[in-house]
Order: sequence, then structure tokens, then C-alpha cells
Amino acid sequence: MPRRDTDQPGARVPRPPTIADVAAAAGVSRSAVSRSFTEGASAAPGTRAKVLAAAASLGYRPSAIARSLTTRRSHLVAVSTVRLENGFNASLLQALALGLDAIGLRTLLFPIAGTSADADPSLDEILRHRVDAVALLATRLSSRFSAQCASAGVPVVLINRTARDGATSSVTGDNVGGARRIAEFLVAGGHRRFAFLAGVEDSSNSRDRERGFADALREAGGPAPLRAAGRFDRVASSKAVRRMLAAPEPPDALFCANDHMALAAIDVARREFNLAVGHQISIVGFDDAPTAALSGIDLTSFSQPPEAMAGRAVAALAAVLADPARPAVHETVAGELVVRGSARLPAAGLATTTDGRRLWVGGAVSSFRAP
Amino acid sequence: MPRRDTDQPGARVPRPPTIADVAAAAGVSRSAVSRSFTEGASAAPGTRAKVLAAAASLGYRPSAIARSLTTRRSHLVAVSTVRLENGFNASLLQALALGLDAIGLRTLLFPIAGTSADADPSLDEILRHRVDAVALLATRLSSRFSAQCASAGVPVVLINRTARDGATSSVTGDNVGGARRIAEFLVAGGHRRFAFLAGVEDSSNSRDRERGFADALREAGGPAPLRAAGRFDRVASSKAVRRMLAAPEPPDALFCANDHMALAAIDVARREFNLAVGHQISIVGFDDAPTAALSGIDLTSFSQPPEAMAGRAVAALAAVLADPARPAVHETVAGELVVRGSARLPAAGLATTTDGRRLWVGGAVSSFRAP
DNA sequence: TTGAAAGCGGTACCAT
DNA sequence: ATGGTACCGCTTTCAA
Repeated sequence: MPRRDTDQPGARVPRPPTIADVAAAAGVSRSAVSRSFTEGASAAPGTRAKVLAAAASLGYRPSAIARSLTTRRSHLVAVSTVRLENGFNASLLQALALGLDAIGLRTLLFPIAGTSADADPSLDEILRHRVDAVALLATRLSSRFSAQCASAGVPVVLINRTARDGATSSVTGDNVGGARRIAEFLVAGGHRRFAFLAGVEDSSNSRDRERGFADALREAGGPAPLRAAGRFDRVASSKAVRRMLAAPEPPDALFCANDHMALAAIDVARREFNLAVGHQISIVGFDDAPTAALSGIDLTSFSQPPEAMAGRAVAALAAVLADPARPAVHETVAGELVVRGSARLPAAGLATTTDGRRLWVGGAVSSFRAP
Repeated sequence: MPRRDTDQPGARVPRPPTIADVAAAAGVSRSAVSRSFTEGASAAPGTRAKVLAAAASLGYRPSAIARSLTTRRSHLVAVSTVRLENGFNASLLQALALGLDAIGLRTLLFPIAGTSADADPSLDEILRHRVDAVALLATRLSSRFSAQCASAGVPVVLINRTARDGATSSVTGDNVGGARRIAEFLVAGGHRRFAFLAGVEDSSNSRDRERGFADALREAGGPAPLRAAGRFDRVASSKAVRRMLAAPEPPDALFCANDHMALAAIDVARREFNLAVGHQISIVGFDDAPTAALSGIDLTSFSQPPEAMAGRAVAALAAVLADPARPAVHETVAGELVVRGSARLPAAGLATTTDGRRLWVGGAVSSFRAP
């Protein structure tokens, strides 16, 4: 039997008071203490007062660990995220952690090392912790992963990402719709040669945005877009854009699968090709990350509201936690095309909101006119 | 007694296999299973093989919760952070989480709601979870908080922040030194009217940077800097800068206590006052956040390397976890003045590194010359 | 090397 | 309303 620190005068580690200590101090049973700390449990007001007083004087705090063991609810949510250097991901994480907090859930972070965005977070590690749920931010998810979570009874929600099979819940922005609007916007702006900068190849976001973009271009009678992959990474994006712009007939309209890559694209266009972004070349992103609004960046981008996305994800988790039988949901959060200076403006279709942002609201679908 | 789910055919919640299940399947005792999962415990190779096989076929994973209860080590670190919309904070969090992960510690996130940067993270909540340690990123810390952690035997490390009393370990950048270099740099650049944009008023970073800046200016014979507070917040900073620039004699050199505020400053200077940043006004930040390097921002800033800072913090935690008697440490991580286009260049003292960044290496201390 | 048994700090059922 | 007690799932003596 391990000894209590009081047995050894020299012991260094103070042991937090336990429920038994409080019970003794208050002259009641452990059960009574437990009840006094439980909302709506039957305990006489006097007893509860005595207990709370004793607890306070001892500095007692119920152990979340012991409680989890008996109740089988850890109130922990495993949150896995990559590329926090992308401001949009950081916003998403912030919003998610606050949202979970608000319903009494804690965020247990499972970071994924930088560029090797391929790795699943360690499933073993996650399940060891008996988390109540798993939330994956923009990370990939193998079907093995989701299958194991399902068989372990741990609900999973994907944020800013969907799974190939529809069995896993997800919350995303309006990838296809947003990309379509961007295509229409660029066509209306009179551009000639379109390009798409893809993200990680197996990313659902990148795929969906590419599809929406290409489809809308085709429908407008435009040419198929050029294509390169930036893997959601700054360095890879720079390279890809460099190659595109050095081509004999470089694009005059570039849609990047997210803002993070668009920032790299702007850099290369300006610094290496001396292009006036917004005039000689139009660059559009996706996310409307905080950086996009800065003067000097001024990036036109389709917005994904992080608070709304996180809110939906939290609600989805709360629902499935309350009723494990609930089927998977796939939510799409609407966004808007926020117009700034990085892309040439169409003659019509712009609107200004009350808070001073300019949006593109489209109007008659314009079609591509050959030069 | 709660029933096992197998008692009720209709039960929905699958219960993860326990050590007893594995023991039964392998035909050994629970002790044997426990040992088989413990590095270097005495277990016969044959036994261990049997156990691991049984475990694998059952999908058994030792419960971190149950283990924590007996070992009294949760391997959890409470990490509290605010303002993740500041890219530097996000980088710090990312680096910290990865660093902790590498030594087997998990990050339990305690987010603090946005602007009310004053609130301590909930101490009660943190201590309930019996975390092995607490890491505070850029958040404030009341002495009550640190005292309670100390008396609970939970080590605390502050990152990018120091405490008033020296009893709490901390890792910071070179606040005073960096701010001094910035002052010297601006003096050497021939500026006349200096200003400082402070952060949250009781922030040690802001205070130290202000002190270094003002001291060095005075020593160079320059005037005392103008001062306004931006509270590390974009909106508050914009207001403060707006006020400064509208003054009859606006500053021609503005040092912002961090990059996040400098971004707001640049915006206001350009958009509202039509100033050519880097020519008509010089703006310098602190952190060298990822955004600073973007074309269109191009912010001169004193760097704080997030990986190095996180690394030191992790090392400090590891040390104190290994030996709780170890006294508090205060580490300062060196940085460099990364020169970009947002501030006028001195005639001399610049150096270019092999990776193409320009640094200010100073040289002879220049002194202020009155107009 | 192995197994029995006593905890770890709570919760919840039961009887009083 | 209260106390007794049997767990929750694992670790760690201790004896065999």
C-alpha cells in the first residue's frame, strides 16, 4: 500500500484532499459529500452547508479523474488540428474550444506535426483517454479511423472537411456554391485565362471548390482552368504559382483553394513578377481569414464564418452525446463573397453592407466572351 | 450496481474492454496484463505475447483515466491561451502542444473568451483535472492563481509573460533588449518624434518593452515617446493610432508592443491618413509573427522564435516534474531585429543573412540629433 | 515470474 | 435525507 505523505515527514508532494477528508471534517459520510456537490441531489440544506464549508477550508475539489472513472463520462473532447499557422484554423480552434467549454466539455488537443498533414492523429492515444467525442479540424481522416471510433462508440465530427463515406458528421462552408460564385465573379470581371491552385490532393474542400469553380466556368462558356497544387502550404504554393506565372500565357485570374495559399500567391505575383495584384492579375481566396482584410493584402475571398461553423459542430456533438443513436449530419454554413482589392471588379453586381464591407451579389449570370 | 451492457440486449453504449476481459481471454491475472503493458516490468516473453495478442483481438487500450487515478499522474498539462487570432500566439500554442506531446504530455486547453483578457482561466476547473502542470500563454496571472497552484503542488510556467513576483517560472523573448534595439534603430534612421503603442496595461511584456524603448531613447538624447494603449486588440489599437496620427505633431516613428497591433497601425496610417508606411512614417512591431513577412505588410519587427520559446518551456516543465523541489527559472530567448520595409532604413548597420533576411546589427550607437 | 488483494477518489444503489 | 457498500479500471505491494 502506498503511504500517505503524512506518513513521511519529508514527503514533498502535497496530496489534494479527498472526499473522505471532507467527510471526516464535516462529520458526515462520503455519500453526503458527494451529494452536496451534485446539482439537485437530495441533501439537507444544513448538511450541504456544513460540507461546503469543510470543503472550502480544506481546499477540496472533486477529482475529475475519479469522477470520470465511475460515471464513464470524461467530458473530454479530442480536438485534432493541423496548420495553426493558418489564421483561419486558429480562429476555428478558438471558437470550438470556447463553444465546447460553454457546454461543459474540455478540449484535449492532439496536434499533428506541421507539414506531414497526412498522418492521422494517434487513434490509440485518443481512445485511451476515453474522450466523449472527437472533433477533427481540417485534418484528414482515414476510413479506418472513423470505423474504429464508431465501433468504440465515440462520435466524430469533421469541421471544414467531409469524409468520403457519409457516415461521419461534418460541418463545412459552402464549398461548391462559394467556388461557383467566384467563377461567376471572375467571368463578370472580364478575365480570360483562369487558374486554380489546389490544396492537399485528397482534401474534400479542395476537391469541392475545384469542382464548383470548373463547373461554373464551363457553364459560362469559359475555358477549363489551369491547375497546380499548393498543398495548403506556403512554400509549395509559392513554387506552384511561380511555375504558373512563368508560363508563356500566364493566367489573369487565380482562385486559390484557401486564403493561406492566396497570401503566398500574392507575394510571388508582386515580388517576383512585379504584377499589380487586382489589376494585372486577379487573385481570390477562400475562408476570409483575418489577414485577408488587412490593407496591403486586401484579398477578395469567400467567407466561412468560424464561430458559426464551430457552433454547429458543438450543437451536433451535444445532440449525438444526448442521443447516441442519432444519425450523422452534414451541415453547410453559408458564406459570402467579400470583395476587396485583389481582383478586378465587375461593372455591376456589387453591394455594400451596413458595416462597410463590399459583397458581390451577382445578378444576371454573365457569360464568357472570347477576346 | 450498474449493469453491464451485456445484461440488456438493447443496450446502445458499447463498453470498451477492460483489463479483466483481457486477463480472462489470455488466461492470466490482471496483474500480468498490467505488467505486459508496462515498459520493463517483469513478465515472461511468452506471457506478454499471449496478453498482447488477446488485447489486440479485443481492441483493448488501457484507460488513461483509471491509470491516472492510481498513479496520480494525469500526464495532462493545462494550457491557457487568449487571442489566438494573433498569429504569434497560435504559433506558440502549436509549438507548445507538439513539444509536450513529444515527452508524453497532453494539452488540455483552457481558452479564455476573446476580449475580456483580464479573466484568469478557471483555477477550479484546472485543478479538478489534476493536471501535472499549467502553462499560461500570454495570459495574465493573478498572484492568487499562482499561490494556489503552488500550494496544490502544480508547477506553473508562463510563456511570453512574467509574473510580478519571481516565484513563477517564465520564458520570454528579449523584451527589454529588443525594445532598446528598436529605439536605436529608429534613432539611427533619423526619426524625430517617437511613439509607443502599449498593450494591455498590466502586461509584463508591454511594460518591459516600453521601458527598454524609453530608456534607450533617453540615453540617445532623444525626446520621451508619445504613448497610447492598444490593449493588444485590433479595434482598440486602431482607435489609439487614429488619435495619435491626428495630433498636430504626429509621430514619425511608431513602435507597437506587438505585431498584431502593428498591423492595425499600418492599416490606419495607410487607409485613413494616406501615409506611405516606411517613408512618411515608420512602424515597427515585436514578435516577427508570420504575417509580418508578407508583401504588403513587410513589417520590421523584433523576433521571438516560438519553437525555441516553447522548447524552453517544455524543458522547464520536464525538469520540475522530475524534481518538484527545483526552483523557478526565468528564461530569456534571444531574438533579432528583422528589417523590412515598414520603417526607414539607417545608413549603416544592416546585414543580410544567408537565408535572405535583413537584420539590423547596429554598430556604433547613434545619438539623437535635434532637427 | 506470477496472482491475490488493497487501494486510487469518486458515484450510486440500497436500506434505514 | 443519510450512511454503508460495492463497484469503476488500473497499479502496486506482497507472498508464493
